[in-house]
Amino acid sequence: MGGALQLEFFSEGGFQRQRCRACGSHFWALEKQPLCGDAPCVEYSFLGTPLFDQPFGLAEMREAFLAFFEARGHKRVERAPVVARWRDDIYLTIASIAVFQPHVTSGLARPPANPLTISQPCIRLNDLESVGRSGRHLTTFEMMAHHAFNSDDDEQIYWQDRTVELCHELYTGLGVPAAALTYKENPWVGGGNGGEALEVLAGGLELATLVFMDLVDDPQGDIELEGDRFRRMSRSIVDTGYGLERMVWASQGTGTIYEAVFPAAVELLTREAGLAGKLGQAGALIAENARVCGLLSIDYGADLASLREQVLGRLREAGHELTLEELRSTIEPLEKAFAVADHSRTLAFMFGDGVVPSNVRAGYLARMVLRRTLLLLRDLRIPEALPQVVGQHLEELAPTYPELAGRRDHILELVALESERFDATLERGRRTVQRTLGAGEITGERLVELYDSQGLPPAVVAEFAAEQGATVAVPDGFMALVAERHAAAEKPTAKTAAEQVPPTELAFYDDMGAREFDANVTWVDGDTVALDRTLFYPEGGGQPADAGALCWEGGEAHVSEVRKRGDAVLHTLEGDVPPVGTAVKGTVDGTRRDALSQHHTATHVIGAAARRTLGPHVWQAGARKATESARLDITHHQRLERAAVAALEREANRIVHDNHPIQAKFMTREAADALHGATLYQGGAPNYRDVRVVEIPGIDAQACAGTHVPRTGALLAIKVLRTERIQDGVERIEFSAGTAAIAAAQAERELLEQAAATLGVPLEQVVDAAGKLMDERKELRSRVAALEKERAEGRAGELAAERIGSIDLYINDCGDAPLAEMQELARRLSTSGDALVVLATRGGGKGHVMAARGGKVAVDCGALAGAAAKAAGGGGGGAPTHAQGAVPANRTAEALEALATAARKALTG
RNA sequence: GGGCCGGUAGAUCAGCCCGGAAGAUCGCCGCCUUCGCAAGGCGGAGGCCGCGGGUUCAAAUCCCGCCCGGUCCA
Repeated sequence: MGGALQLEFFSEGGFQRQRCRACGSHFWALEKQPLCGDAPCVEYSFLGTPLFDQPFGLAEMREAFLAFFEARGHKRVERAPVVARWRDDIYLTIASIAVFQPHVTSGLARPPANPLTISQPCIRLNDLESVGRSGRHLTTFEMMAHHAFNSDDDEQIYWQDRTVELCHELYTGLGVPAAALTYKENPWVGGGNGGEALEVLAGGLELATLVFMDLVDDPQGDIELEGDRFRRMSRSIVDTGYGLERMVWASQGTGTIYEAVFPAAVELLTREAGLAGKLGQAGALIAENARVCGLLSIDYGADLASLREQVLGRLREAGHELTLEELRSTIEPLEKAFAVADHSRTLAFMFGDGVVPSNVRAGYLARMVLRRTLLLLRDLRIPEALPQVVGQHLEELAPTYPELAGRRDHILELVALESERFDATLERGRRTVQRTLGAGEITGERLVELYDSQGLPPAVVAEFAAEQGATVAVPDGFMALVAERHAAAEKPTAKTAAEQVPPTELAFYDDMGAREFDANVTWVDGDTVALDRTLFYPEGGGQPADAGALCWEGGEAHVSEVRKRGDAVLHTLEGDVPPVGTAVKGTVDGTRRDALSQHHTATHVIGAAARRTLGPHVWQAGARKATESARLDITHHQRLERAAVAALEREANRIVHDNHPIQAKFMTREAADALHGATLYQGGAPNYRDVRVVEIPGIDAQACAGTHVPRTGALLAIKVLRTERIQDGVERIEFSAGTAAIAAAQAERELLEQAAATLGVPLEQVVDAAGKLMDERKELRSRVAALEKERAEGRAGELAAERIGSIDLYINDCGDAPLAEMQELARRLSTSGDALVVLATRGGGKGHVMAARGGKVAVDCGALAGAAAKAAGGGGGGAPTHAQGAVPANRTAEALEALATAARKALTG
């Protein structure tokens, strides 16, 4: 970073710019001091001696913050969900500014208010390993913020001076001595943006970060920051982040953040796990551990042993005499309880905000957190405690976030369902481990495989192995071995530079009923033309393009493909191609368009019906429309049973029957958001200044670019064709609307009638008849088998053997007896140890030969049968004790003859 | 989205690598033993080997596609 951050606030307030002796960073403080005030240069001083003049709880602190900024001209803004559905680059909301990215920060949309203040629940899973151990890490935290969005050519709200002034006033107002605050210069880079930034430090803890985002990534830029080049934007954004939980912690000075932030959950867990006494006694250890962790930036997965040693050393200096084992046995259960307290709050937020557990995307993250939590609870020997802890969090969150408490049943249902699934996985794993041990030992490689393909962590495998009295060695760098299996090349995505084409007026939005229009050709390339205006809907939003015709003086063409490029619509033609400037008349294929519009509207109706019948956790996970049917993928945690489908179908058809109007209008993003909220963006957020909102009032509202029918009644009917589970937590619903729905119903009727006709029964009896048929088939099969056995038995009794030496040679042509019968015969005759049997039959249009022998006969039947079959124009082979071959039917006798001859020869020779 | 594992009797699984006559254990039914039960002994029923193609004289087994379940990674 170039020069110092020069602020009037600092110079006039008596702050001095200083350089930290330990880390070399520049910082501002009222008093001369050698160190910057950040870890690891200084260590926590607030444990036991709080920074603020009174202890705060979460709700109080949040309210104090928001009220402070409200009183200073900021508008309080509602939080966004913890799942960042409006972003395609992240799954979870990781910062307050993420709520306004990319549309507000890029300037495409205006912020809901300016300046604004918010307390945004955020989830970060990158430091999962540290949670519970470091004393300060959380997976869910609230980032409180005041944001101001300045624009060179628009509004100037406030910038650096006012930001720092507000921050300083906030903290000193809360009782932090002004001299205890330091502001450390630490330029910030991330997500394609950057800017100067200040870390706000007190007591060794980073309480807030003030980012002045006014730079954007540009390889040609004139500003260098952290090794990358940037240029100044026309917008400058005040992006602040105040850690609510950290402030609460600092105000209480407890040994860890967990005890300050969710004391009830910690209390519940330590009590249930029988650790309550331990927490009391271990206070000094816990605080010391947190202090050391504050100084260290370590990988809690890999460097745990060295961390423990350091804590032990510090404790001994402080006069605590204890062994490493004593430290571990005291501290580890508490760390696990803290982690559970944290993770269960994350689950409450995720499930409450509509995440459905899955093997993909955000759903996978939820499942991963839940499974870690269950494993921790197993270690604490309270495996059933999760619903209770989650319930406890929901109760505490209820006053601030009633929407979470309102979904309590749904959240606890997901917790129960996922716990059951994990139990089943563990049970499967236990058996697999048993089996694997039965076959040998469990190698490192096998351990990786068990984790990768069955989800069994090494510690669990070791536990199961111990139950069997076996030990398992977990190889070093286990996760690295897993990662190795997944190492694969990334597919590069090629971007082609778009050619400039004059924009096209999208006339289909003005009148969705219109099918004919006049236009002028503005651009031609080969068989592709652009028009100044068009009624042809280009492919997009899961809706296929229109088809139709263009005609003009002296030519006509069929429009086979329509797509959008930039602001232009390109029509691909079959037939003549008009030159630029030609006045053309376009006709859209009305039947096709009607069917597509029907299916698009029906998709909205099905989605609304699904949310109504299944719950608000239902989100669109994908959609595709066609002329005969459409499909909608929704997030849902269970397979859709027939009853659920029937209810959904009924609800959808009720919406059709009620003949609601469908309104489509363009509005600004902020207006649309204010009116309809986050559910608007079922198909992901569009990157446009204005969004087109398609609304069925009282039923559904979505940002959607597609074509629709004017009223739901125009759908005639909606019929669900099938449902399919395309991923864990994602159900695909296929359905037809309009005449296609009627055709689909008729096609199903046709199938049923054909089945009835084939079975020779009336429709109502099809099920019974088919069941009876299967039963009968089963019975007949066993009767045939019994009969064949019986006949083989009879034949075996009749057959005379030819005695050669000590061996009985049986030769028999079984005529056209079935293969199974011949097999049975061979089996019977060869049970006596000294028999050799050669047989033939012509069952099923083919000749078969067979050779079998008892245990005392030294003849290779496989070779015998193979040679004989081959000699008669077929082939065959088998085991030394029994073998068979096939030959043309008319050469069966010949084959048997050859087989008999060979058998005699083998016995005498 | 990508990878890996699995689908065989009511349940749990073996057999698949290397093609050649579908198995074990538990459960179920009957009989023996017992005052009765448990246990034990003897016998029995129970299988579209996930589905569809292919290769082969022959496929649970090899190849391809699909369906279903599990799981890891992004």
